[in-house]
Amino acid sequence: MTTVEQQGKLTLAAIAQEAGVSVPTVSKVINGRDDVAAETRSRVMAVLARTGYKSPVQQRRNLTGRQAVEVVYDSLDSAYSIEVLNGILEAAGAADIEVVLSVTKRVPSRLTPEQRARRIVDEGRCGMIMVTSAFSEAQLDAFHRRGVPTVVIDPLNPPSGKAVSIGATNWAGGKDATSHLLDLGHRKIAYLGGPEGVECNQARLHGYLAALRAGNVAVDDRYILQGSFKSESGVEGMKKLLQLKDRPTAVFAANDNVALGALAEARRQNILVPEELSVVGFDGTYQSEESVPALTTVAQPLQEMGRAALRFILRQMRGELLDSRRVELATQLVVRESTAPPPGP
Amino acid sequence: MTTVEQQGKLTLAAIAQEAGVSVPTVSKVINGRDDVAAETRSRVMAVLARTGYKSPVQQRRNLTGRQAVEVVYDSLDSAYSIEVLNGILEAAGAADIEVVLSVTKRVPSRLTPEQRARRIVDEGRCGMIMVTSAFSEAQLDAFHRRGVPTVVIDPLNPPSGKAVSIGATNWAGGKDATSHLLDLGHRKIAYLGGPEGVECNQARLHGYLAALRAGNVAVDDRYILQGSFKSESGVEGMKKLLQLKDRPTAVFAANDNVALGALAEARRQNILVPEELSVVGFDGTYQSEESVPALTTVAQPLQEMGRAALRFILRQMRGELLDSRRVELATQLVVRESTAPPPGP
DNA sequence: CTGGCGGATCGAAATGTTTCGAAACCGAGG
DNA sequence: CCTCGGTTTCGAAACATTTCGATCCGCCAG
Repeated sequence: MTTVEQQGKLTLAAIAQEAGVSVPTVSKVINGRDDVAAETRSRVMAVLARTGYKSPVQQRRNLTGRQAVEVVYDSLDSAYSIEVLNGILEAAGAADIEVVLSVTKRVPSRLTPEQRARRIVDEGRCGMIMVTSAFSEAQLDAFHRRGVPTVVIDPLNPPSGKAVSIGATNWAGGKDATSHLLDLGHRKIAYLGGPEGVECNQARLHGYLAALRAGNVAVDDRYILQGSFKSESGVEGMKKLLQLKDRPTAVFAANDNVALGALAEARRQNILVPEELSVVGFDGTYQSEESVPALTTVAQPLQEMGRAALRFILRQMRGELLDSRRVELATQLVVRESTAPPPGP
Repeated sequence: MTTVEQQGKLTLAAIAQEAGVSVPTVSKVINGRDDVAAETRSRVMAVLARTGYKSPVQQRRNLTGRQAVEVVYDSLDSAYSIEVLNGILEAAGAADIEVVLSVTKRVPSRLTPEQRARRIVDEGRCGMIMVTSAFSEAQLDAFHRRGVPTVVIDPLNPPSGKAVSIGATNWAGGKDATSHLLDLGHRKIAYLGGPEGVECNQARLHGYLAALRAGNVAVDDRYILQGSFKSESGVEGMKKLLQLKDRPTAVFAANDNVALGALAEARRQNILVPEELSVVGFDGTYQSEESVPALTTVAQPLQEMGRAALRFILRQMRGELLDSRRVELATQLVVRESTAPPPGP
């Protein structure tokens, strides 16, 4: 009976004979044409499944892995974004997976989450990476339901169980940065925060608070400002801090952009960094290295986060179980020129 | 003689007969296989070009729904890159076209240009944008032959006739920057250049030279340095310039990164900008705005260049004729805080 | 009942693509 | 000069895909 298995060659013709149809019909079934009766289609599919036939295209797909991940950014406007993106691109290149990039802020998508998920599946994407985006439960649900592995990097809202979430040890990083300043002798340390609701910003703030508590330094609410992750926010924040009667001697900024803004404003007001004021940033982008003075900062393994995101997608594709739905990569304090002991009284 | 034109059908067989080869050979030429002799290949290509043969894949490409452009960067590591990318993304979003991004430097592609072109056609890409990349004639040839519209932005090597090339008025921009410094009274103006062989760098240099000539200022070879487009290059260049007995009073840097490097080094050596030294950059990235002092720079319409690239792809897809193979968008001198008249003697 | 219409289904034939082996060619020894 | 192994080039044949027309079937009007 099983004529197909007997002869070695596995061709459309063999399948066709087995299923009792013509070669073109088998081809149509494989290529998903709709001019095949349901009954015929299922008969052919049964034979295909039994024999394990792979069309040349499918065979090549396994070789070249012409798959793609969808990468969605909220906006693409900082060194942070690029570094993460470079990590993703590197890992994707190594795995021979294509990267389809889109940004939601500039071009608000007209699609509902469902439509979007639908489309992503249709286009044959094997996964989805969302970077610093706000996303709804509905969106994650849609991907989850359709079996599209999803990873979020530094999500704006708290991570949900539906997707794997990747971040850095923001709390520990905030604590390290603040401890560093305390160790130098600072007691009046300000926090120049990012957007209030954002998860990673809160973690950094709480790391800062924890360090102060551990160092027995009272928290001064006037020293804690919220803003955005942009450099203007650092400029604005710095202006406010410098108007205080009791100026802080050190500033821990929520990220490098804000820190650079703070640095710029200090400079404008002829305040010497680090002699009169210490500044610590967060992110460890290349900008922190190139500034004058070079910025002491809490480096996140940004590229590694991108690479990790892609690796998680691959693992989920292979059906491996994940150890955890939330991964935090270690930050590291990099001491450069922008921090020093506080000025004498 | 021209048997092909006589009969209406335009098939591989007809082409093959016309060119005096077999059908498979024609197929191989179209698909860029390498087992075809150069002489044979060109003969077949001549017939293909003359008859205007379009493979079924090419014919179908215009019809299929969701389209994508392939965007290739040499590397993605500067504000310049992001701004151009944002322009592309914006235009792509508006036209409902996907962006497939890849960088060549980090992950050297294992594919030959032909394979790459092949894949791009297979995946249904409707076009290709190369940004600040070095590319070979072979690559452009491969895309050209397969009818994939190709646009290069700020190519490293001189543009070829095979692709549309987009850039800025680098020469005019270099001239404007230098004239601005001359107008302020500077006579000792240095050029802190980028990589020597790169087209746009040369154009800026020649704009600089032209302005000096027009201002009757002798060119001093010690004031002209070459390097890279990175900020370290600005640091290094600045060190050299400041060691000269006869220091320049102004520096025109090949791009903002270099200018920021120069600014940083000046700062380290306690040289006041702009009081003692004027600095002009090129690009007009957001970094130039945020630096202290804010950088006078020649702004390129970076986002517009990205948008224009995508528009060109769309036009070529629609089969419209292009006015020109080379487009230069206007630059604009943005005067900020880093330039001032030279110090008195 | 008959004929005509239309959509669904399928395969013959046309067309394009890939594999594989034959022929031609090449260069280094003998 | 020939020989021998390797490479390049090409097309026959095998294979896959697409087009297009044939066939079948149900439906409806006459």
